[in-house]
Amino acid sequence: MPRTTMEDVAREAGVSRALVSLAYRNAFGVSEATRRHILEVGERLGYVHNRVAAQLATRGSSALGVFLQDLHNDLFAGLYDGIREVAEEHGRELVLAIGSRDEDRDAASLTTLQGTRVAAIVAAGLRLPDAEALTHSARTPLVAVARRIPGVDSAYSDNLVGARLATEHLLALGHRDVVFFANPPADGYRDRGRGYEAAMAGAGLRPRTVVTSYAREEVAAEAARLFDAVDPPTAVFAHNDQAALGVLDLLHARGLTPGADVSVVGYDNSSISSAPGTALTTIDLHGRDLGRAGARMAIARTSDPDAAPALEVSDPTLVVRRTTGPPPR
Amino acid sequence: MPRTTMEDVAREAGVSRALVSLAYRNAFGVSEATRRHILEVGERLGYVHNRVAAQLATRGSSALGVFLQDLHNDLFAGLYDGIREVAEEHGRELVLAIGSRDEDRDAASLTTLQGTRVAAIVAAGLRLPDAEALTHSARTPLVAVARRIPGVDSAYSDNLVGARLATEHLLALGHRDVVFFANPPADGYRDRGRGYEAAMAGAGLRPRTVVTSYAREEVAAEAARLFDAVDPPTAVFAHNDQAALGVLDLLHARGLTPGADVSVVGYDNSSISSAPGTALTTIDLHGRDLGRAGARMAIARTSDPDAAPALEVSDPTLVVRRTTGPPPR
DNA sequence: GACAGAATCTAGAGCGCTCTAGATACTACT
DNA sequence: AGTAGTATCTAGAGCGCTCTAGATTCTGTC
Repeated sequence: MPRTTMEDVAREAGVSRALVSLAYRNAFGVSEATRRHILEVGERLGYVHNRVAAQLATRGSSALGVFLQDLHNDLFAGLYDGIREVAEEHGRELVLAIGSRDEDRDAASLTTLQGTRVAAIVAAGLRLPDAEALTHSARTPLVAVARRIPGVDSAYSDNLVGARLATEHLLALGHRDVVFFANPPADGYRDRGRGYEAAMAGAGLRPRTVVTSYAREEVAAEAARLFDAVDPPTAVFAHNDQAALGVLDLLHARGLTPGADVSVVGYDNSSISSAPGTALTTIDLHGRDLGRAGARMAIARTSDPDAAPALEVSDPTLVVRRTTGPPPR
Repeated sequence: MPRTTMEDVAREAGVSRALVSLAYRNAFGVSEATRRHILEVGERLGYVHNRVAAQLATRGSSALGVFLQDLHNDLFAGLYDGIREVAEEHGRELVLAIGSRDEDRDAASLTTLQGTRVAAIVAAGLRLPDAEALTHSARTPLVAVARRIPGVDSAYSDNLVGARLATEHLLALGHRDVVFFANPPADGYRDRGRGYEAAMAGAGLRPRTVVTSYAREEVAAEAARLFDAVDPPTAVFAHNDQAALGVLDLLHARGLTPGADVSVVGYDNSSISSAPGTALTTIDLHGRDLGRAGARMAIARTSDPDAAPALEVSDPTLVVRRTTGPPPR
């Protein structure tokens, strides 16, 4: 079917195409009466303003691209909230790309966003190697959120501080044997392990690390191995909430009470950690604020492409719920 | 900065613009050697294929628009998984729009998607009135997912069946006084209440409905009022998991044990309902399958715009966890 | 070596808009 | 009435691509 174009509206309304264009962008220089008339004719003809053509004519848009790694993790929902708020305050549209299971496709997602000629990209949870991210940022300004990429604008929460906070909370409760459940090794997410090790070393204790997968079931299996061994720990610090849930699953299965028999701390303060009956002690990295910072940096970057890479670091906070308590005697 | 265009690549590679175009779309009719050469020159010049211009030239894309109501509700993450799977199988790209708090903006989101000239829109959790949705579907094919809109392609789960399943589960356990926590009245989401009422009537029992808000805290407050009254029920069926969590929050605060003192059933089987310690009995509407069905219908619609509106109804299933049990004596 | 047919490549129009530069209509003055 | 100044409107070029139709080169065959 032949789509209604601006030309059609112009002809029907008895004005020039340029004027219709102005009317639809409610720009100055169109009398109120004419604007109303034009919009009404447009409505009648079922005209929808074609942003593809508009973008081509303006050589790229002012929109921001947003990359979110995983919709199942509601940390990203929080980050998105922040990004959207700032975008709205500045009248910027958003174009989204979602990461897939396959991390290698993150690069393709970025290229797609660049292909839509967004002004800048805010990427939350990008799994690309630093160097590759840097290459991409040369084409379209890139802001890394919730991760630090050297040479690229980054808004992140200090994982060193968070991990320390979590570990020291457990130590203060009297735990001596705290095991860290680490994520699979990947760029940019090592600081949680380092913070844990620093805190343990500071207390003169020997760190113990278990490397786990991302899947909750597999984490539970790891935990089973750990708690069936001769020297089960009294506390576990997990690199994120999802992993902590895996540990809790195992404790439940074993009939152990979190916070009494074994203490568990997660990381992210995702909504699931506040579930009644779960009440996971965790680290909140204030996703919404992080998102806001990232969007602000992206917008700043569009007006000053050559400024030095900016950095915004924030401190996470400890959220104490019911999965932590003194060790049993 | 002047962007690198296809023209630039063509000149540098010593070929025509048209050939570069063919190479970038890896179409037939380009020799392997030339294609490689062109792509390599493009890479060197930092060229990114401009899909905006490409789309204009092809008069609209084959991409599917996707509307998701709320990123914080991981039901939508499941729907999206299904949509994406099918889109990938058919080589379709996706353009996303996310609903905002303000439901009135759903219409604007649809218009934006239409403006990008997607081939069709898959809308999950649209809050628009039926009539308005119908108007939109006249401009760009629309598929409603997880909701039924008369006259519009719809892929949905039968809420009547689900609500019946939930209620009958409670009745089978021996409950006589089951209260329904309804969502705020809105188009298209009434069947859960109807299913509940039907099941109660079938057992010769009087239905009791409490209308609640969407916020978990407010639901908890409603629940407080209910359980502080003279005749607290022995079971609650909530219109969705979020509301069920509100009820569980209140039970926790009152020191009541879900599944023993009071039974609770939710709806959606969102990930939070499986949290250890929460273990909410709920209704699973198989979001991924629903998403798949929606995407399939959208693609079918693009090849046959004038077929009668299609309908795909699936039956939800009951997931029994630990918040339901026989009533206390 | 000539020729048909396939493989590979190119010129140029056109997608639907925005933008620049300028035309025209309308005021309010002198 | 004449004119400057403002408000409103228009013509036409151009954004960077794809597509159609046709040109050119490369095969293999007799």
